[in-house]
Amino acid sequence: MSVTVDDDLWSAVGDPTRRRMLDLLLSDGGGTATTLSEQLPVTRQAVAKHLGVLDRVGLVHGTPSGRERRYEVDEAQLARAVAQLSSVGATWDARLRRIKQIAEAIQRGQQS
Amino acid sequence: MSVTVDDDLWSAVGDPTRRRMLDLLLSDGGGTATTLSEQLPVTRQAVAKHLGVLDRVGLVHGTPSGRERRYEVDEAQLARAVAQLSSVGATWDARLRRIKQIAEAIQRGQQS
DNA sequence: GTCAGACGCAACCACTGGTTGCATGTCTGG
DNA sequence: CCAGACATGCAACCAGTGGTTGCGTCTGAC
Repeated sequence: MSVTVDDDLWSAVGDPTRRRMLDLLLSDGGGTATTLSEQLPVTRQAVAKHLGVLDRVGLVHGTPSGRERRYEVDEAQLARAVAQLSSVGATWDARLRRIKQIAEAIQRGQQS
Repeated sequence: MSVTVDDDLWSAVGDPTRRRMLDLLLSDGGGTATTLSEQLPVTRQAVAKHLGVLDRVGLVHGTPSGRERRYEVDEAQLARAVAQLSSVGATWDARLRRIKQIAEAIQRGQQS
């Protein structure tokens, strides 16, 4: 019952900058390294690296178009990541509830 | 509507090893750096470092007891982290749904 | 008192997010 | 057609961090 997640996906979406990039790509309907870097506090090269890892795990897909390279979010893959995210949350939530119940049971046992 | 999360908390719970540690601490009802390292593929020192960061963000609390230092999970703080986790998931989930609706609207508009 | 167990500290290594600098490739206006 | 502007890609470099080993110290038990 361990919390096993696709660590590549998790770490990809675990970086704050990459989360903001996904956010921007979603609200703008795609973009390039340059357009993204203009809306972020990091350089174009940093953004390009992030786009590389996001592309490798399949969260975005980049297609060359003339002198620029346009990236768009792969919604299906992002949905998978979000699902895993909430599954981790659910697992811990359940365990927390279980622990709480055990704790209460022990208290009841002690005071009897 | 940006996805702002307590980055310290997020990054604390974002590390796979730390997630497994929290998991072990919960199921065992606490433990020391040594007992945890016996159940993990890393050294005691690595575990100690992780316990340090988890302690700093308040997810665990360590109390010296004789020659050992016992750590326990702060359930309230973990609950907060879990809540943030699922809030991020919910945010993206909502945005994905919105995007999907917009896409469908565009398709309907195009074919009319 | 001694010895084993648990800890903390420091040095070191590998990886990664970030930067700067530079070279390459593609439009576009004259 | 050519020059300049714009976007990219590549390489070197820096800082932070997860991980290791090694060592010193403190506590408990025989």
